[in-house]
Amino acid sequence: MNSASASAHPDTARLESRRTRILDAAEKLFAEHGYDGVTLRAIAREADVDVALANYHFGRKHELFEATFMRRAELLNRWRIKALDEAFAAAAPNPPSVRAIMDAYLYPILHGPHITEPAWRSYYALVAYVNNSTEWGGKLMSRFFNPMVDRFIDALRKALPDAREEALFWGYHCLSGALTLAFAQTGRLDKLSGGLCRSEDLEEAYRHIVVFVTAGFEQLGLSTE
Amino acid sequence: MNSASASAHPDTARLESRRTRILDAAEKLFAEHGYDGVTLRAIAREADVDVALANYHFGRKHELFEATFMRRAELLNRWRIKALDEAFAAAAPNPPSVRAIMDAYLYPILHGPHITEPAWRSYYALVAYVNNSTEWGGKLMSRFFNPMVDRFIDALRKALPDAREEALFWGYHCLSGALTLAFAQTGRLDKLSGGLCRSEDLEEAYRHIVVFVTAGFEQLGLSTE
DNA sequence: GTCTATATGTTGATAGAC
DNA sequence: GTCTATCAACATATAGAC
Repeated sequence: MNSASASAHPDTARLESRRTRILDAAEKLFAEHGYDGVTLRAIAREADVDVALANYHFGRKHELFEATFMRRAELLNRWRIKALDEAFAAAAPNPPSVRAIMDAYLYPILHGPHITEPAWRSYYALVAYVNNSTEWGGKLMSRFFNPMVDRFIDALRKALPDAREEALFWGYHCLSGALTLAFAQTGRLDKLSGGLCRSEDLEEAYRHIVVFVTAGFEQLGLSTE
Repeated sequence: MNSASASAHPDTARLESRRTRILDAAEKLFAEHGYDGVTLRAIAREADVDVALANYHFGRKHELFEATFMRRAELLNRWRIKALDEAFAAAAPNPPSVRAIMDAYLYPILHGPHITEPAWRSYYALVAYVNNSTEWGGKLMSRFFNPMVDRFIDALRKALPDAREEALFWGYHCLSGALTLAFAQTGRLDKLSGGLCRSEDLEEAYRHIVVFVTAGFEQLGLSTE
């Protein structure tokens, strides 16, 4: 037999295949056009399944949207928490440096084989859309990412003992804004720089953002008033 | 007479009033729900005018969207260019400091009586939506803001003579991301900080962002490789 | 699990009266 | 400039056959 996974559980395999194809299509289209810019028909067409299937597997449209957003969020959280744990282990008994914390936050997601995959690029653009959306930002970002971010804020609190509490949160705000704008890959930087910079180059984004935000946090951490 | 402007040109005044009300309504609704999340009917209802009027005054839906985006963009550009010119005058014959350039970019738009007006808050949320949108970001932001940004990049080039060109553009990317996420006012920071920070507090956003991005640019400006 | 068929409402755009 | 009336296309959601 050629396909072991398909032959072992043919029905389950076909189910997963369709479900996954709907998620993949939703991810791509929601990232490109936002929640209201995409119809269930367009998703079904892109996934090459029937229109009614999206409803069967995911329920209402907004539930499909949240399922799409959630799918890779959990993976991102695992990558980052693992990197943060490693940074703590490497620096013990001291807390990790601001740079090490920023690396743990940025490197796992802006580096590696996944960043060239169109599906991941779509997902990142989706996160950019959600983070800056008045409708979704406060709700979805908080629900799926805040527990992970709490861990990073706590690490920064240890690395910057003189920092005011507000400074840590506003620093995170700057970090989040810079990162998610990179996720959006709008091509604006290409135009602004006359082709010198490419906003799709996430590795290059990493190299500059990590320097920028490390310096930003360290400066915020100095001010005790 | 009570209203000189209305009585002088009653027809013109009424025209302007309707046109403006359509723009105001479009601004509010596009900011809240994005381009595809708003119908012309909803805009007409909000503006208390007939549905056909939006088409008469602005043509197609996307032209109304662009008109909404453009209206205040020109004002923002004027404020910032004026502040940048003043920074150059104050520092002459030296170039202004990075901090002075960041102040010229941020202070005029995050400070002043306009930031408490709901209309301006809507407009800022609209800019956040556009900047992070794959569909609109590269086009609209570039068209309306890049000429102004070119002036700021040039000022930074003088303030940071050792900086690599790419660093200046990626630094601007970080600045733009941090600022427009503040524009979005999603309330996420409120949740993350347990109520300590309020993402609608643009003055407070200014105080932290200006410190953060000044340090970021100065650090990026040091690296010659 | 999958698809056909359909209910029920909304969309952007405009032609033509005033 | 403004409004009434209308069009053809499309939306989400689901009931029920297979």
